[in-house]
Amino acid sequence: MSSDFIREMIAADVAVGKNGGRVHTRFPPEPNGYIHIGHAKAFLLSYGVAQEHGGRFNLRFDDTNPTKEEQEFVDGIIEDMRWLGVDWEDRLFFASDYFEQLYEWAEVLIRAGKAYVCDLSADEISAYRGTAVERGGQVVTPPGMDSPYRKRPVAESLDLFRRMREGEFPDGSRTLRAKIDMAHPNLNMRDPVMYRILRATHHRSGDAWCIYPTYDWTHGQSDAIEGITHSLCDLSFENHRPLYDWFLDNLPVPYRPRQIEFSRLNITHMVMSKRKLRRLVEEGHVRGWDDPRMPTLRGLRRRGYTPEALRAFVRGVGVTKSEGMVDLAYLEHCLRQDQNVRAPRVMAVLDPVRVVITNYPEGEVEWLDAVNNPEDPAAGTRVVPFSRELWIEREDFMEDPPSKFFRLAPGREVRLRYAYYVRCEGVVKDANGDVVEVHCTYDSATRGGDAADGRKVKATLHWVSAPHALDAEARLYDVLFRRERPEAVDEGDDWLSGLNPDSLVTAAGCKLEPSLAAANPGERFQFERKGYFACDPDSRLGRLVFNRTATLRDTWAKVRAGE
RNA sequence: UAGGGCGUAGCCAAGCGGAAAGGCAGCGGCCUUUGGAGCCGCCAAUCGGAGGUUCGAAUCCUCCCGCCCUAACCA
Repeated sequence: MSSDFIREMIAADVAVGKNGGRVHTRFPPEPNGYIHIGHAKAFLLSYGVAQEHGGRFNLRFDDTNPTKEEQEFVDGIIEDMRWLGVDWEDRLFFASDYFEQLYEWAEVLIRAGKAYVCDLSADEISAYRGTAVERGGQVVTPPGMDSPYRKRPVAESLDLFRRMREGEFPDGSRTLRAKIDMAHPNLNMRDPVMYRILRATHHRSGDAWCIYPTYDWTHGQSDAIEGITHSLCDLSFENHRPLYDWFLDNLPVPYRPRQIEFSRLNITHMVMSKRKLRRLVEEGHVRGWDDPRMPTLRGLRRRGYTPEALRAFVRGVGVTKSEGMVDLAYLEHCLRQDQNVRAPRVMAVLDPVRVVITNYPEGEVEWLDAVNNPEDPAAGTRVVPFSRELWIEREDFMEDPPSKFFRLAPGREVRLRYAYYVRCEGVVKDANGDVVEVHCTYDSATRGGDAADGRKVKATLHWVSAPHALDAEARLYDVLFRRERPEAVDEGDDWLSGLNPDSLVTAAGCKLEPSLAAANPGERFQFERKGYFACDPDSRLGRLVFNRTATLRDTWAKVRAGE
């Protein structure tokens, strides 16, 4: 059982009986987009930790900004989390459920002289806060200056705050601010804004409010209301922890959750910020949030990633505070590890070239046994038809092969998987000199793939009987960004300039063995020697579409690349 | 600049004063009816650097260096 610093801290809390030994965690997404694999790291950690202690896990939407949030994303996030096996039972919450309570607590702070209504504009607040400025080539951070409204009498602030709620003032004209310390070295403590006036329809509360609490004012109290014992979040909130604690210290809340921060997940060749993902979608660089090239959970799902593979990946990368960049190869490794033992094998020719077995009787068909998964005998066998005309992979034949190539070539003998040894006797070319047919003879004594005389053959090829083949489209994906770190671009360069123009290659004329006729969207297969594929929802009867989730490891490709 | 954080192999990551786990990638080899899978072997005289404490330091102390975050009425 692998541990990490967060699990150690929580175990230590439990050991000393903190919170009565209770462990209660949560995941607080903002419903302003679909969640990605980085979010999965976060909620799988929180959910996993709760489970390990027989504790509870809440899903709470932090929906405090009505201008960005939508019900569509609430539904999508729920669906994605369930798909990954997370269960919050009946504890689905919304920060907007706490708006009234939050409002009351704001009045508590005002009455205690710890919050005040401020009439400064956004720019003025920023200036008063003491934003860093360059002075004589040096960046200097001046202390903040008190807002002129900071000494506003309690009664006046209270009156103004109530009228803010009543809608007496225009958007952005006033804010409610916590009265903490304008000289505090932590900028978050320089009288942060708690409420802003904002006339926008909220996806849940509708038009009931025209003032909305900020995230900072909402977050810690929401955790406290729910009795969260351990609030796990990413490093960017470390600076906010003193503020959350200050609010909690000054409010009659039932709990003081312990916040622990960890580093976010980064994966090579991927962008992981919602803002950037949104741009990819909105500008049409991908086909949508569920495009199989996206790191979103729905994208990975459509691509063919399994919950098991994703969970193994997240477990495998660990939890620390160091900000690293995980190699995409590790994600693919986890998928292969998972699918190798589970995915049914099937023969599919992605780039077909016709083979004619010249000494095989015309019109004859043999149904040959093929194992469904050599890693899993329980998966059983199926039959595949063999006939005089077949499809093989174009790259499996070379007229003039290099020394390391041991597939089909003139005069060479190879095995057709589960079928026969065949020897290439010649080719037919078109006017351009391209090979359109490979002519072979077969050895009838090698039925099933073994030679009675014990002679060996170096290569085994996959194939599909031409008259029985199903037509299909395969979508072959590559990294969306060429660079390992898409965000690391030169000054003035747009990160989008690093998009890989070949991230999607559509192979239209693929040929599949007939057993695939009944494939349903979402079903996964290993196309032997080619990779793991998942049936896409775009599939139609007689026109299947498959997404390549990942290729198989390919040592021949490596040999070829090295030359 | 201020405040906060991070630095162990190409990447992720154990390590918690008794002397560098593991995984990915890579490289050799074995095996193979997927050039897949599996199996075996190799891959850190040294832990960002320099001092110090100690019989003993990746682990403790000091200073230095590098990188990241915050400086929204976003979350």
